[in-house]
Amino acid sequence: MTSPSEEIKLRFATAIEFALSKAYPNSGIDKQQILNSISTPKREFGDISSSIAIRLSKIAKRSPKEVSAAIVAGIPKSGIIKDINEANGYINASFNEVEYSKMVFEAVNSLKERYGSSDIGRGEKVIVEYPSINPNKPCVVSHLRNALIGDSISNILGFCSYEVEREDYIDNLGLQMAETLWGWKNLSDKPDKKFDQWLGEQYVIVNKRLEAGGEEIKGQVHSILRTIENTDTEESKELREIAERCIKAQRETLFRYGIYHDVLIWESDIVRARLLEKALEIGFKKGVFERPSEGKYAGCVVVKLEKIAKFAKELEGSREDSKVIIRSNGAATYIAKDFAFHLWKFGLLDSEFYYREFMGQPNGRALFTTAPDGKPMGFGNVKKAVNVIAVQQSYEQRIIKVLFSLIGREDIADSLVHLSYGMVNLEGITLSTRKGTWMGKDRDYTADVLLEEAVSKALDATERSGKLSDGSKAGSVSEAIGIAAIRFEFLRMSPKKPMVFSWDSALSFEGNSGPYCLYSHTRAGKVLRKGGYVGSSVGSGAYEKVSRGDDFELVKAIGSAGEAVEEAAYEYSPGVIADYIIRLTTTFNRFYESMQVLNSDAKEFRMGLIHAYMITLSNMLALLGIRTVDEM
RNA sequence: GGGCAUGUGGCGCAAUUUGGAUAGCGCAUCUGGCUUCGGACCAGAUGGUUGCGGGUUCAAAUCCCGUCAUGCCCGCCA
Repeated sequence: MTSPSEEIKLRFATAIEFALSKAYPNSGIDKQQILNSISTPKREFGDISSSIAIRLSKIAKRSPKEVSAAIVAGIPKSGIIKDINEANGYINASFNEVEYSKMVFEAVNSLKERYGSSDIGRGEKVIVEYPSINPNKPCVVSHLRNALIGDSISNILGFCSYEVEREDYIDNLGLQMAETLWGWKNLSDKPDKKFDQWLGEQYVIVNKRLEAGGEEIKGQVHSILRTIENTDTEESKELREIAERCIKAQRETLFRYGIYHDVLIWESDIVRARLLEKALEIGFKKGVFERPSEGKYAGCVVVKLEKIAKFAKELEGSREDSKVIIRSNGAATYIAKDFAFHLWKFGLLDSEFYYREFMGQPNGRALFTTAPDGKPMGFGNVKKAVNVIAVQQSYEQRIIKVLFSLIGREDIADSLVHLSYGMVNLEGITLSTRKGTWMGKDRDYTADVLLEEAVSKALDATERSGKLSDGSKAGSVSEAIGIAAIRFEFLRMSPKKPMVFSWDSALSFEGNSGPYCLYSHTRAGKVLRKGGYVGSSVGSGAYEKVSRGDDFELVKAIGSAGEAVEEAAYEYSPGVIADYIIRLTTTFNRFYESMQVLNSDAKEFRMGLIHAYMITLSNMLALLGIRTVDEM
């Protein structure tokens, strides 16, 4: 069903279309153009507005004022839209506040925790990949940005009727892991803290050794690299154990933030499942890949960039003329593996992974993992894939898309979304897990430390306010507030924006912040409790008590939740939800200040309004992964 | 050499996809507001040639051309 704001927008557009077709039969303006012309005007102009007459004025060779007046005159007076008038060429109208309030309340009360949801996904299966942290380090703030975006966009797509599969890609091969294994074998330190933290510190030590001219070490690392590429060696088994231990430590952190997955896919299992051979077969059959017998790329498998350039102008002007898929020594490049993996995601390979349960999750759902000794399950085979990957990898992600176009699957290329997010840096320096800049002077830039800081600040604030009826709840309440602060801060801005991490803004509890939203929710709840609010139905007479003040502004804000959700899904941007939440919350706070509820003859209506507000707010916060609290 | 992203009051962001009325919000600064449902709040004020220069248009932060700055990418690394 359509949301209240979309419903009324549609009715407004239909009314205009009707009047327009009579006054200007040959205008050539269609319904979509009318819908695009509709916006929410400043309060004094009404509740809804269209600028279509201004656009039409040129075609009609009349002034905008004349055109809009003619359209207004032709709109039949009826129902939920009233007071239609002309101003400066705009067509402005007001809602019948009683009727619209009824429409909004009924939508909220019938849908409850589904209020604001949408059916645009039509049950299609989508796989979302995030955050793919290498299994040799802790989750630092840049990984956290990835993880939160991925988690939130999964929530949003799920709320839009997509069937979402949350997948995490584990890169347990490659140079980084070889270096980690070298450290494990050669450094004398033993794990004495959270394992991912410890392993990350070891990795930094190894890199310092290498940088200090460790030619001998470099040789040893490369020989390790060769042995782990073969997935059946002792080394690769040992490394997998280390990696699993690290992943489990990382999960502790992610779970605390409320970030969950359905399946882990290990790079070593991609190799084992021989996806690559089948991907190459497809590539050669479609004439996409070539194997030059001479020249610079002799012995490699390549794709000519001139082919790619046909689909992606931005890849022109490269310094090379080919992209290597398989190296001359037979080893696959990252692009090869990723292409093969994506063929699997879209169900184009008949190869199957084997899975087993990896661990339980606090949300009650098991986390599965690919594993050599597992059994087949139904992961993958999706209609759409969203990859939350840093902007630095745009070039490679673009090539993967183009490879799909080259094998004649433009449809898949269109369904493969690189949700790129900007770098997270520290003031003045880049955040590097290799160089160890994530280890700060007085505190590390890890997700663990950040959460500790946020929770302890929340605990201070909670104790100062002294509002908790039961002091033993301080811990869980502070946890929720801390998570809200961090999640809101990381999600409120567009993913593309580069972000400079600062403790001050990450721990902001005022203004545009998570705690501000939670605070608003607790105040609302308190009013209902004091007022003895029980049911969710509002007597039809009570709607007559709605005024033209901040109460109706709140009704309108609640009514447009669904629009925000669809826009967020369409743009892959949780920030749209954060923006909406701020608008909703601010509107409520104004209502709360300006209108009494319990000592008012409009008590029934206003309590119903607050109830609808709380449902809407908590639904929207849930999309950002923020849960509400009763007191704080 | 080529490509991509970003550029909006002192600071952090929104609005750019689909051009519309006075460019919104927060922080900071200044002024008010709790004997009344929770002050992590609200009201008001100060602060903007939307990087710069052209163009299109009745109308440009938004579209087009040029240009500057910052960051990232263009590897038989991942």
